[in-house]
Amino acid sequence: MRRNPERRLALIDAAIEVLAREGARGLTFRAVDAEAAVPPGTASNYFANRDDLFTQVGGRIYERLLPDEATFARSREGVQDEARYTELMHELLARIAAFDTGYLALLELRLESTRRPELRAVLTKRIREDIDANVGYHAESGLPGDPTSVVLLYLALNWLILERLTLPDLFTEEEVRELVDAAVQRMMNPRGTGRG
Amino acid sequence: MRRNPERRLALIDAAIEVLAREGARGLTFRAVDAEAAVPPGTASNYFANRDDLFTQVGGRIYERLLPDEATFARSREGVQDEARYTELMHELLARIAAFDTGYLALLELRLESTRRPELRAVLTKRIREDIDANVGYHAESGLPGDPTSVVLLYLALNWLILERLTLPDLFTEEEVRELVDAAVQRMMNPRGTGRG
DNA sequence: GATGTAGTACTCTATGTGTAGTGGTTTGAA
DNA sequence: TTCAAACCACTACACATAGAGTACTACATC
Repeated sequence: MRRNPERRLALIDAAIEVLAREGARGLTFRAVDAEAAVPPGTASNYFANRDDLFTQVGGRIYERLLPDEATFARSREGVQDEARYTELMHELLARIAAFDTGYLALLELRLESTRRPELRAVLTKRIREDIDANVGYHAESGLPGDPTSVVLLYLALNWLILERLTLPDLFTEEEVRELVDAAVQRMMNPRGTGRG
Repeated sequence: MRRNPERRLALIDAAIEVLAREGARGLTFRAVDAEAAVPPGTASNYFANRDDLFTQVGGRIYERLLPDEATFARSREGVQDEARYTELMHELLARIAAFDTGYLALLELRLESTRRPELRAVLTKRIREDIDANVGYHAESGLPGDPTSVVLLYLALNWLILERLTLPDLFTEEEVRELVDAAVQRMMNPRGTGRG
């Protein structure tokens, strides 16, 4: 097992591209070698087996998907109102569109996790943290809406992104924009927050 | 190319199981043969190539996923109010949980459709029809909420189902139930339906 | 020159495709 | 009732491909 960390990271990032392009079953050592433009056999030397490769990719993918510190800090600035929140959600969609292979790879990982308990544990932990963080930031921001609002928004936007990536002709760009606006507005402003 | 329709259907349904279990890249003629318990080579004789197989599965999957006529008729009965609507959504989730391989197969097909234009066209058409039908039924029912409500609910519930199938430990059963309740309530009752 | 990694080369194995060929069954007409 | 054509299930095989794993050489660094 070789230990060069740059090379390992390059292999993992190559694996993300392979995942998005070829699907989970297409994520082989040889495909990673080819994608990373390293000699055949290299990935074999860096990961104990395919399960290990999947798990390491699962640990990495979220780092690439989340905004970097600068972007994140910028999103905390300015007036914290609904219009600003809506704007941030549009930015979120744009950011993901710019790294669509990452999002597709995450979807492949999710499906693969039905077969790999270790991978499932990694993903569950990461996504749980992400949701909790979003709920926390929202609470701090003083915006209207409760934790349920944030989770519902998370659900709706995720599927909207999935639609756009897998079936781009289903909704027009205009419809997507309107759906994002409506999602923020309606999730954040429940008529009555208690049970009806 | 052989034409026995029962056998073809059995092969397609076997393909759905294979898709859910092995993923899109694992959907090979041989795997279908094995799943359908027919001799190797049979699927080769029923489908021109893998692309054809994917397309035919894409045409079939929605028939298996949608409720049958009886269930559908029953859902139209009774009081058409928000409580009833919420109940229907819980039933929807239960129905999908009982045929989770079908839903997983559809997800695999969606991801595969990024590589197969024909399949993408089939899925886009089917899903477009499904959304339009839901919007239509909702309009007829006289329930509060507009087409956007229905689409937002569709988005949120789909991702919730995906979470439950791929990462079952992310939300507890109780949380899922509350999210369904909240989703129906908040989507259907926007504070102000107009902009701003 | 000791250590660790890059890169090469090779074997072994598994898997899948496509198709030719065989035998059985059904159908319909004489 | 018989026979032949058509169709289909099933078997078998030839061919191709791809991937895993590993041993080995070459190189760089300290």
